[in-house]
Amino acid sequence: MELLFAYFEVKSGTLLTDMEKKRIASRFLAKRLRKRQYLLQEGDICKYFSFIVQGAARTYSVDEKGNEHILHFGTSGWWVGDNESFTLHTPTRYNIDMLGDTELLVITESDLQELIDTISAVSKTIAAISSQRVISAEKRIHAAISQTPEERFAALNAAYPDFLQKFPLNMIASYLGISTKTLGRIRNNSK
Amino acid sequence: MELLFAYFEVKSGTLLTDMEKKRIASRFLAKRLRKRQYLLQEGDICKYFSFIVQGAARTYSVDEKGNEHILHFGTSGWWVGDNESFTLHTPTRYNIDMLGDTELLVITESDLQELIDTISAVSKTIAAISSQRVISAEKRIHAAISQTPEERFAALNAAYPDFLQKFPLNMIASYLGISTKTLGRIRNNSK
DNA sequence: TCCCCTACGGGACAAATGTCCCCTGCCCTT
DNA sequence: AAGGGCAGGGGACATTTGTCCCGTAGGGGA
Repeated sequence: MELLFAYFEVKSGTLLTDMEKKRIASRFLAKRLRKRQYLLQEGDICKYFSFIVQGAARTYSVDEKGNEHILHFGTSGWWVGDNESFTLHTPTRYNIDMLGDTELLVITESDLQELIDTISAVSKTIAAISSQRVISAEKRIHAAISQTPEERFAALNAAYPDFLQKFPLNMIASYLGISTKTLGRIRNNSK
Repeated sequence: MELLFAYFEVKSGTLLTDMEKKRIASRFLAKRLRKRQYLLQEGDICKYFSFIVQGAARTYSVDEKGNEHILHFGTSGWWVGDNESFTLHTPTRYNIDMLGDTELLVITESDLQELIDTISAVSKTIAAISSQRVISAEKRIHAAISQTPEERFAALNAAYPDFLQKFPLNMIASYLGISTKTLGRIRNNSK
């Protein structure tokens, strides 16, 4: 829980009072999931957004051929959940599962909304995250339409060098939207 | 200006008072640009976000080889601008130019922030847009990493059937991240 | 301890996509 | 009215990417 407090304080640029911390703590629920357990499955409504305290998760879809496509990775200090399902209450197309034993802090939409409405550090944080999300999503769209797989891989390494250590190559390939074969060729060329 | 008022009212689900309309009107600046004129050029800081009253625009980058990559189209009732440059005050990588004679309503970040802080319809609208933006950006990322060009084209047609009439095929191809050749082949197959 | 599953890489081939020509017709400008 | 530029499409070919085999090594679970 301390990590979450620190997160709100850093992102908002303000300090939380003890009272606010108590209120935040009362709205989040600690959850532990083991490797390969699911936080969300295709068809579910995403009722919770989750802050990763420790561990790692992936958000992915499965197509008709059974291929998995990873939309997001999440590690300590990141949020996971399907925005669309969470805000519109529609069934999700995605699955979220854990890549290792993971500790989460989960919250419902109404509880989150209440914290946003009453704690300025929370509302500032959410606004900041939301803006960041748009910016990074647009960067990724731009990368997808304008860069070669090789350039996208290089950019990923530059932005998140730890991903290569943390996640297996087949997942990296899936995240980049390429086959493991192409990723393998890229890695051969660059060494 | 009426279109903008209606836009805020619909998106926020609330009505604007005459006073609020006046305040909004005083912060936006009407701007007319003719076909091929630029609203933003690579290297500029994006000082204004613009609401398109009438006309059409595109946001695109130019790579080392001189190829253009269209990140966004905008038509009547849409916003154009580079989020990253606008919020972080960094030089933009994008160009925005008009695809026909266009009427815009432009606003600076500080003026927009003031309207957000003082008019609840505006703040609700911006929050709603922001959420929508994230959702649609994630859909587009998902499409890019999980679908074939053919599927992406079909999805684009389903979502924005008017794009095909409104924009030339080379721009559609650029938006989809494929060559005009591939787009041509797709269109031949589907008829 | 053993076994199985998974990650990872290689080779051969197929399929998809891009590039570079060409040509045509149309619109806009002069 | 004429000319220039651009959208669009076709053919031939190169390149990239994916698919389907295969094998190996290592780690986790029974």
